[in-house]
Amino acid sequence: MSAIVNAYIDGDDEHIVLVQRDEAGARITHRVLADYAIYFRNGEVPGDWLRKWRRDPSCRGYRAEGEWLRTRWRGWNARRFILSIAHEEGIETFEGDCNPVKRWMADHPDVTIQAPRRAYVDIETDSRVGPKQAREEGARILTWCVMGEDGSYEVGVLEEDTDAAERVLLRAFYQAMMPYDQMVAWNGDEFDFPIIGKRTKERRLGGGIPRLWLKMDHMVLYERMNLQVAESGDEKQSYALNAVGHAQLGIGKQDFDARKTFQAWDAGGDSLDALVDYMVMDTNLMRGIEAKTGYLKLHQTVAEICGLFPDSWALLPTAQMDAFLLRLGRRRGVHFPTTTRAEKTYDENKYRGSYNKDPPERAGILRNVHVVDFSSMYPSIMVSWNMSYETKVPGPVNGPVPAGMCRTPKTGVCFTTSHTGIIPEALEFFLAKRKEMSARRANCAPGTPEAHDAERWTNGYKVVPNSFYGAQGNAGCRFHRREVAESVSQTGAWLAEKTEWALRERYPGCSVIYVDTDGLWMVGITRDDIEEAVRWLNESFYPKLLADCGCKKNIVKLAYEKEFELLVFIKAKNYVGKFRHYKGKAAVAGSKPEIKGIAYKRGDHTQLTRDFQAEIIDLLMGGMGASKTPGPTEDLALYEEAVGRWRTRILEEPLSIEQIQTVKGLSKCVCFDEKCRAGEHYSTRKSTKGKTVESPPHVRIGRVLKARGEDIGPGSRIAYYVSDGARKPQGVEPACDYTGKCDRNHLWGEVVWPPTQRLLESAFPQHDWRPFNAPKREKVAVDRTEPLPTLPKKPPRRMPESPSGTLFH
DNA sequence: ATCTGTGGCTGTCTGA
DNA sequence: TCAGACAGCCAC
Repeated sequence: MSAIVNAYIDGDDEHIVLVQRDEAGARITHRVLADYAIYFRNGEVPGDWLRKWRRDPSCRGYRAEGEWLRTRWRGWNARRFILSIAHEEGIETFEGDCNPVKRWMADHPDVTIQAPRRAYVDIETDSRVGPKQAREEGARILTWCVMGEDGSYEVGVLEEDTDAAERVLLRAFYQAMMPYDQMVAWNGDEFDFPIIGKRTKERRLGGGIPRLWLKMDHMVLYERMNLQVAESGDEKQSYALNAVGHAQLGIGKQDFDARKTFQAWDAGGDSLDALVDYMVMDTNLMRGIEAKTGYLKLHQTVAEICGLFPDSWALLPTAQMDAFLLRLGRRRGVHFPTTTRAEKTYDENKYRGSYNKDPPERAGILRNVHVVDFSSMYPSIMVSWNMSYETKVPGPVNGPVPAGMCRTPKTGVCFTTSHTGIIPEALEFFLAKRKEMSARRANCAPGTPEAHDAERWTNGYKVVPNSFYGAQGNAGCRFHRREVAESVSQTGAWLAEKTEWALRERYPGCSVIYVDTDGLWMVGITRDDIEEAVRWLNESFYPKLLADCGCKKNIVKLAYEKEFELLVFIKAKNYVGKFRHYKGKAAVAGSKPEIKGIAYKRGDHTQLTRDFQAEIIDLLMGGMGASKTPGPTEDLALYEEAVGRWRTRILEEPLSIEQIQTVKGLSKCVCFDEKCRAGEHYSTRKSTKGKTVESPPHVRIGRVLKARGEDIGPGSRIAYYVSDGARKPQGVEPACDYTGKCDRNHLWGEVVWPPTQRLLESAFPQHDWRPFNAPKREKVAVDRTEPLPTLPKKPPRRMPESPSGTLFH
């Protein structure tokens, strides 16, 4: 057995099924005994327990494996009982939580994961059943589509509205799925998979969707992957398939009304054809999105690296880390603690994190700003300080670092240097593999299959280690140690501070104006000096710094990343900049500016806010394609014209709902039912006067929609608009109720203008932008004696003088 | 099969 | 007018 495509626990819980594709593509399955194992340290189990286990029918046996004792149990319950008595006696157990599939994969670390034959799947269900009911109780499946990666597809249509016909339909569906191993569906985890599963059970075709197929939610994958690369907030407003199809492929909305699926099916003929066409188009959209993004391919690579099967579960960082390290541990002959339920909530467990230095306030347009950053900061720290849950050793917090250990400066936590920890070892493995694959790619002719393959592995080996720090900071992770996680982030903060001071000392004119975690932003220094500084830091400064901590290794590395020709800071994590060069490549005329944090990037602002801000950014930096007179320009008349035009537009001209709606996600259940088991609910706290505090607007609207029978719950996105901003609480309405009237005064004065006002006040602090504020509500803009609003009390921080004199314009 | 982290900004709602 | 609780989203 060298490669498998899937494995699952068989119905009897006593076996697991290994699924394989042979060279001809035929599916082969093997049944092997399911192993419910617990490891102990040899010698830690009392002799009378071992004698008892020999006669215990729930014990399948035990054997010594080096310094470990491996015990095997007859099923979940038998194992759970042994874990609990061991826990009571204070005897450490290892890997006692692993299900038999995870156990088998860990026991066979050389078995690789085959690429599954992928089918994109979509179903249409009876629209007379509301979406909520459909998800919870099921709804009649009317049609299905199964599409292969080559675009060939099969379609099934319900013959008549009876259970017997649905049974036939489902049988045909599974028949169509037989050539495939993986079922990919958009929002499948919440819709298609549970519904297909329920109907399968009700029609007595099985207990649910057979485990033979890997279930993969394409939408969840897309959301995770696209979060970091989305250019503007437009892409984040909706993850509905047609919205993503539009964003990625420019495909327009289809004219089929998805709320009328039953009528279309019932009418038959052309109506039914339209329904089927619509479904096939949707299925094909997923194929198009994958062709454009390659996210499924990357996920497949990550799964292969970790030893996981590519389903929705394999997206979780803890699952990836756990699977990879269990296999690495098996190769090294080590085993890891049994994972138990985390007891405390996350908030109670928060530890100190990254370092942020505030940027200068209202400093105008900055010029020639250079940025250096640490390459893979947290992984490099974990390797250099040998940080792992099991390498932590007792040692002095202050004073000289004893031999055989290294110490983190801010937390005083010591780690042994006598042997490499399992996490640093894994990280070094990824680094080496990435380097190897990157070199292979460079040696392949571009565009060849070999080059693409090397590219795929390069990306996979880059992605996997990135989540290790976060995963081990999670209380539910097998490798979690709070002090270790904090030591990683605090050592990062320390390195950034040390770098800041070193630069200041070595280059008196240089000023570090902003720091966020692993990036340092500076002015008053030339490109040549920075490159020299980076060399000096890497070759001399960090080696000494780390040696003083007792580190035996040092892979901490700073890199010169980019220079901004122009830069405007609004606040920490909020800025707009025009590149001069980025990673060695010079910017060209019309290069897109870098935009971070501000309204333009956010999915929870109105489209008007984003479009307006895009036009102003185009004046400031160019490259947005949003203004007739793209900048960079400092001609204030151009800005005033644009602001005035937008102000008039919003106060007076017709506005569509798409332009004015705010979209926010719900993170909790909106109901008031105390018996509801849906997890967390929104707080119903009382004010100090004993009055019930109103919920936020999107929660109130969520309740309205739920009362109308819509499927509203955690994860739902709520679109609403403000109809009366003066009322308390605000008058808000569901976006679907819009009839063309909204509170324009509020829209301009509270929603659209402020984010861009802050941008303009940051770029042109001397200019007074208040005349563009919304008209006063009571008396409209005639009362000249009205006192002007007071300016912020805090004096703006002064920018340090730059020797070149290019800092201020 | 509960399960990446912390830091930071902006908005609403409330009462002082 | 402002601070503090709560909430969502974004930068690392």
